[in-house]
Amino acid sequence: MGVTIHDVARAAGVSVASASRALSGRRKVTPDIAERVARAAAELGYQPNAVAKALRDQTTGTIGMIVPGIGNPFFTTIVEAVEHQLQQTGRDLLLCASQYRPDIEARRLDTLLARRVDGLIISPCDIEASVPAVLNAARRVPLVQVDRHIEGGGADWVGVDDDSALAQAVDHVAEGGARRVVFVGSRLMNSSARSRLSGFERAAARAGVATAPPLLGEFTLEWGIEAGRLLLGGDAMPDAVICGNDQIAVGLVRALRMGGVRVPDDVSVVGFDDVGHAAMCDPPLTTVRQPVEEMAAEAVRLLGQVRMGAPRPAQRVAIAPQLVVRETSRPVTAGGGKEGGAA
Amino acid sequence: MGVTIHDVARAAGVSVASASRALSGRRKVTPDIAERVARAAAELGYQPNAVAKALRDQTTGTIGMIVPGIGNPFFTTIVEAVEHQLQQTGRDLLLCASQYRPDIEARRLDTLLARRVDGLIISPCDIEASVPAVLNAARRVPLVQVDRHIEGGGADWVGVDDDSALAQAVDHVAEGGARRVVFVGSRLMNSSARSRLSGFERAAARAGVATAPPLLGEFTLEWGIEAGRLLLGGDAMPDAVICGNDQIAVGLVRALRMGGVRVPDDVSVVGFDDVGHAAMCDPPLTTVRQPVEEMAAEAVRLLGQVRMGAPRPAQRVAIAPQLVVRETSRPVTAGGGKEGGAA
DNA sequence: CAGAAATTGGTAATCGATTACCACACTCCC
DNA sequence: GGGAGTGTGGTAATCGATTACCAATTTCTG
Repeated sequence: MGVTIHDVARAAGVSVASASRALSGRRKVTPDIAERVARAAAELGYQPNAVAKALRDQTTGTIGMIVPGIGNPFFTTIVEAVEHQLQQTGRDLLLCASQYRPDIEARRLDTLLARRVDGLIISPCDIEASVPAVLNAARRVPLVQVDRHIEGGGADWVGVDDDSALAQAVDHVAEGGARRVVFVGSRLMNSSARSRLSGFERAAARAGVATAPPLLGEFTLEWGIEAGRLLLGGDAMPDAVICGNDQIAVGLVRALRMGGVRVPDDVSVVGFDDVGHAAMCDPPLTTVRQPVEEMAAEAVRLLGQVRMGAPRPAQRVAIAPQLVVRETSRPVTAGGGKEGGAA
Repeated sequence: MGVTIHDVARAAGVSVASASRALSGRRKVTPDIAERVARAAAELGYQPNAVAKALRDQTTGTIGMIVPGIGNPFFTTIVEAVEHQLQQTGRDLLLCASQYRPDIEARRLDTLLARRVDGLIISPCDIEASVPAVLNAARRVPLVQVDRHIEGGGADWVGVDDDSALAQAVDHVAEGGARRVVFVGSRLMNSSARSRLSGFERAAARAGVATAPPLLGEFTLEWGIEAGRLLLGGDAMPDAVICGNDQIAVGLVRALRMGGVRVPDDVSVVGFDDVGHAAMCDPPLTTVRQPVEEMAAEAVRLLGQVRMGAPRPAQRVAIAPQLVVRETSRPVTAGGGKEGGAA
């Protein structure tokens, strides 16, 4: 292990400068030298040392990414999309999972900074506890938040327009005849949980549908099942349930059905994210699609715009999502046993 | 950006050697110097440059990992487990996805080698096409294959004992009364597809159950659904179906049920992997659990054992899995409408 | 108290690739 | 033929942290 450019230069009978120039093509060399260097490199199996190059160039060609967990299909989709975007410009991804813990997240940020990544893409796990570490990192290197973000808007962010998303979801079930709608989401420790709930409340008020207190747990299938049981045990079943993500929705549908409630005939259910699974679960899920590929492209683009040392207001890019109507919500035209039309 | 150890040394009024020694503690310095250096480093917000350290030490503290795709929950589980293991020794993971394409896989291997990772963990996407790139990489750096592997056994491997796994699955359905069992897996382009099918055939022969030609497609939910339709359209429904992974099994169960076939009353279905989802799908899935955490630990351990330049026979570690009986297979005791007991 | 031994600080080399700068050779034109 | 201009090769500095080696000082011993 360890063929260096010196070895190549010696084998080709030229100086390291010529070898480097021949290989990179950044300055002209005589055809004779070019060929001897190329042959020597091939014969020795020379592979440039990216570590040395990074030290000299003060740029590593790597972007660090931190997400709460790669067990969550939404985050794996985002990670794939970002990786795909970076490949286009020949950069690599150094991926970390914070496991939903701010302390681990802070440690990972530190090691990524020590490794001198050229930029950071992060979905901070906690809207409050993640603030100092994220702000500190943003001072040292271009940083873009995706999906989740910290409070206060101190760093760039790309995500979905939750207000638009929830408005579409609420209007859709209202048009299907729902008069009483409940929101099932996550406890308010991250920005998505908060903005989706407030988006729901605004949309419900505007659409004139009645709401019940929201059910807040976690972004998991288990919580969806649990929430379904709570609904079954309550006194009045709502006409529709809007969920904070698809996993909750899938669990909820399963629990309701097992409790004898028909979906969508008795209750409409709408998810959020449109993870790959959503289209293929038992009744295909009506849900709000996150434009993941666009979000990733926008995040990478923003990363390239940041110039350290040039103060610039934090950018916030909210991309409008699209409702995907499948089979867990009642169609708009049919009254379906209740009076049709919305307020 | 860019406080170096020179800055710290100057601020503390000592030489860079003393600063380095004070910070690393690898040689004693007088308490006075130790304290001045510590204070200077803290005040300047000094963070050692891992790139420079890597160049000097000839070790990066990073392990590269390549899996076919992180959309597959089994691979994300493995990735998480490996990351967890590496954290214990303070190393980081450079993660890549080959997207099931040998050409992309080879490119990723190259860039990881250029970045001078200290080791590689890979699940090669193709049993044949991946051979040259994997073997070449194994010559330059410690390399361990996980789950999938290339043919010929030229590199270390850690995985599950497919023979034992399939024997447990076949014996289980046979004891539930199945006489005719069919295998639904993936086309034979990777090692898992091959060894699971051959494990199935050996187990079926030994248990004395009849088989039909296997149905081979992909390791996806979609193929599971498709295979279920094929089974519904065929002339004789088997008593049991053993699947190559959980996604196939989930799709299959759904298709069979939609076709009016009861699971497990009419047909037992067994999955493979025990991904998180398996326990929570509609009828919780009977499946073979891959000991992911042990596999990851073993892979990391093997990585540490390899000494480059010291030829050593390739290691192969097959860990025995465990059958997890849930509700898609008929219980052993009940005959369930057919004659009980196995051959 | 002289001399050996131990401790600790500093200077400079090292890792590998890139490139500023210099030097040399060659061409062109008056 | 000599001076300007152009093209190309080589030497050595650079990036930042570590450490071999040397030098200086202190401590210990007989």
